[in-house]
Amino acid sequence: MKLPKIYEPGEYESDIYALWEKSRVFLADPTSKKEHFSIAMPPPNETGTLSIGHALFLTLQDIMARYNRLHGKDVLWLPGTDHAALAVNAIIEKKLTEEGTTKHEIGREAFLERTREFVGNSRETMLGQMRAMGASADWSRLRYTLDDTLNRCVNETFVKMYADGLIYRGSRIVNWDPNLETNVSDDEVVYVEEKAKFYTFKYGPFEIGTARPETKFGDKYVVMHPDDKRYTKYKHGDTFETEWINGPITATIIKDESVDPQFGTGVMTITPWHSLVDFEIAERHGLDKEQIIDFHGNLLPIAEEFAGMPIAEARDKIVEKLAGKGLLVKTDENYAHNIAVNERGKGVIEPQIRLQWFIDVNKPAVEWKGEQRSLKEVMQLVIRENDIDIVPERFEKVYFHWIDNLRDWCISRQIWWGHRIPVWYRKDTDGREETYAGVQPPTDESEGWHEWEQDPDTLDTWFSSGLWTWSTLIDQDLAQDYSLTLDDLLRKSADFQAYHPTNVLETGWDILFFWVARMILTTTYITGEIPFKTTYLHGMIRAEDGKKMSKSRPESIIDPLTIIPKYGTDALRMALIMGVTPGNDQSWGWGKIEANRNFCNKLWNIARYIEDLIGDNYKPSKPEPATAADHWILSKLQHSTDLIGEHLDNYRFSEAYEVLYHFVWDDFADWYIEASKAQQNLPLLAYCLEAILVIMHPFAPFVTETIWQTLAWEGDSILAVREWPKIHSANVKAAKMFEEIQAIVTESRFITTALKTSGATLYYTDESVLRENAELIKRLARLKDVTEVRDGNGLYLTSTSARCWLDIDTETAQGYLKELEGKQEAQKRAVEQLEKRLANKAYVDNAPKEIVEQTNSQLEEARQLLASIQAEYDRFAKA
RNA sequence: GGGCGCUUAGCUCAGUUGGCUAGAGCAUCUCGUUUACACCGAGAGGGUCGGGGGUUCGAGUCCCUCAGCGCCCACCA
Repeated sequence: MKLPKIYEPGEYESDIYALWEKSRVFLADPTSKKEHFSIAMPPPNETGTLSIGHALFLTLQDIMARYNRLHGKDVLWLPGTDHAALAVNAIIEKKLTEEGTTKHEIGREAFLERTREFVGNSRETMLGQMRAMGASADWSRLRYTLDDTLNRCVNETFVKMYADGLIYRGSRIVNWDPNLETNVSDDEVVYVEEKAKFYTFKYGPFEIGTARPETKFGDKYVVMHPDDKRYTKYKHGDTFETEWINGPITATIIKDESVDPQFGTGVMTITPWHSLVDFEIAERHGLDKEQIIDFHGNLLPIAEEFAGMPIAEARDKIVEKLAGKGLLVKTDENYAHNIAVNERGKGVIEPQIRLQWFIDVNKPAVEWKGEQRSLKEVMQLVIRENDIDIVPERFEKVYFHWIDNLRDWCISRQIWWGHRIPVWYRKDTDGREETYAGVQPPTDESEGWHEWEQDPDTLDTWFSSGLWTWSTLIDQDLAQDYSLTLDDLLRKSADFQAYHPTNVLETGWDILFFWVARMILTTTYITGEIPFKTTYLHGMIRAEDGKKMSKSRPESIIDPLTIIPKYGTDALRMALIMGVTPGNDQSWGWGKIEANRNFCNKLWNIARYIEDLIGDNYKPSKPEPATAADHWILSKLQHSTDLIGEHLDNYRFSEAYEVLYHFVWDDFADWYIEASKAQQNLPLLAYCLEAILVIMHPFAPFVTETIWQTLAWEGDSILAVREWPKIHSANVKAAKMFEEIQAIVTESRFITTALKTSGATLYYTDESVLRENAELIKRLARLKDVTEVRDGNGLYLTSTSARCWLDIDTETAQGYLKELEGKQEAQKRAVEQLEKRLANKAYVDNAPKEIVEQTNSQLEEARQLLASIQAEYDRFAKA
């Protein structure tokens, strides 16, 4: 079959993917005797379409999956999608608003129905896109964070933690988002700097500052540092009467060390219901807490005339009122402070006290390596003791810093989309309440009790994502059998036994806390195992100008789906890993994608050339290296193959790619194929091509498989499951000889280009390198002839020890004098440098022997070279 | 306030434990229709590795310090 001149990826990619799926080569087999290798794919949020960031993680994980598959391992790359509770919920609510309705109007069931429809559509789109990226995932094992098995795992985990006292319910201050009407975890809060007015009010004998006068109605505690000299006359617990917003109040003095005497007047009033810091002060001293703002962001009846008003409206009016009473001291118009917003939907966070579910991270109720530990301790231990490696290592510090400051994790959310908390309540006729936490709903009905009602809240989406590595490996049929315990399920699930712990978790550093840490937390607790041995963190992809891609600048967003049809998936994949290191962000560059489209086309034409020579129905045979070039390319191929493997084993994707690129393009195409036009070895050309297709396959699966299928040397075999090549060793001396040839060719090209001459003849005397390779050198260097003479004249080649001359007349050669002079200068410097180094006794004494020896031989070579350059220069200078 | 990262060619970035004359892609310049490929080939130019100091026989690489940029965490009423 003939290959066309230009590789058009769009014509092959979907057929090739279909072929892989049909051939079932991505399916894992837990009963296989082969070594297992597993990766749990980070499930993308079902919010629409894949982004360039998804393309990056799919590429990195696919490289690992394919590379290990080519090494004969049984690979499981388990794909999935995430219900993304808060993100999806926000999208649906926005749509409802646009339609002029609300979730309350349509009700919980209708809301969930809508949401299911939306995520169903998103999922289908996204799965298609993941295939388009070439992801070699096992689609038969596709999982979803909201499917039945996962729901059971969520409930099992919750109930076990509840029984162990690790989950508790309590009234705590939480980050309340009045827009989405839910609380969010500390990690989901982002801070936005804003200019605001900062007011100073008279408060009894004190002056207090605030940017939020609307919270001040209930303020009846005035707090200062116990050591603040200005206020020694006031004692803790003293009270005083003062005029305040809605009339006279009694205030109490509280001394607390959390107050910064340097800030403002060093005195503040507190609003424990709406501030974490104030809440903690109130807790320490047993003070009253009162709610001022309701859950929709409006003032409560305590505000009297302001009751029912939204914050923004009330603020100015309250200030006006206080000013009218003469209590406003001053207003700073340019006060810069950070306001907390929900990163999903950007609602302004209003701290509120609410009854919520929490995970206790400090209770030593977890058995780990035979000791009782807290969740926090286990999370620290697995990294400290290297059970899990983080790549790059520096993120270990970031991780520890986060863990050290970890507070109890609030896991309940007031949104409807998600895993519902598996807790039920009922009351008896006297109003007593009973609580039941269970994997399944309670069934008993007792006399005198009302019916059980399930907690209306859902769980933080990361609670279920945290179970990802092991819950996805549980047998789905077994999971329906509630007579089995969770331990039974794990023990009886073949996938769990074969693939857990997983080998690598590959994800972005931005979800190190959200996800990586949470997986460690729940997995160690439930399974007693780590979730993965290594976690590789990639960086973010920024726009071409180095700034974040942002919806507010649509032109900054690079959409993989517009790139693939134009440049091909392989080009996109290689562009995404080229020159990129773990944990570092990269800027998008069109140059990279073009370079890699060209690279794919280069490979295509290499294959085309070889196929033209070989014809159809070629059967690979054992290659016999004959020429210097043959030995050289074999040794290069061997070296490159080893190096690529070594880099990939160590997660150095970019370096592996670079070795591949230069081997294929520079060594194989530019040198070996060109050389083969003079001295042809068809079996070896074919052998190299086959090896190249395999080692390039993890990076560029489509073009390599397309070529392999077109060549069809091995019938209908699939490249994706071939064996990583073990290259025959080559004769080192012969390979070295080719390097000598390269030196002669390169210098000849340099001289003829510099002198703008063509058709020169190369003379040599009694040199086997030249005699045996005359035709080759003639061709590569574009010479008229290469002939043996008794004594040559013309331009003597200086970069080789072989004695040869370019037949260039003296007049033309004069033009080369300047070049020679420069060469001579440079070479002199090189010699001097080496001499200096060897004259240094300390160097000779202290440096390793090999290094010194190496320097010696370098010096010898450099001197020889200098001598011949000098001789040549002198000869010309005289002429 | 605490921490992390970056600063290497015009641009975007590599450079594993310190050791050949510091590399790549893109861009630039010159030449080129030769049995694949102009999405190509041959050749060239371009860097005091952010500044300063130190350790070492030897520093882009290790240590200190300063400067600029980016990010994370905490958050002050």
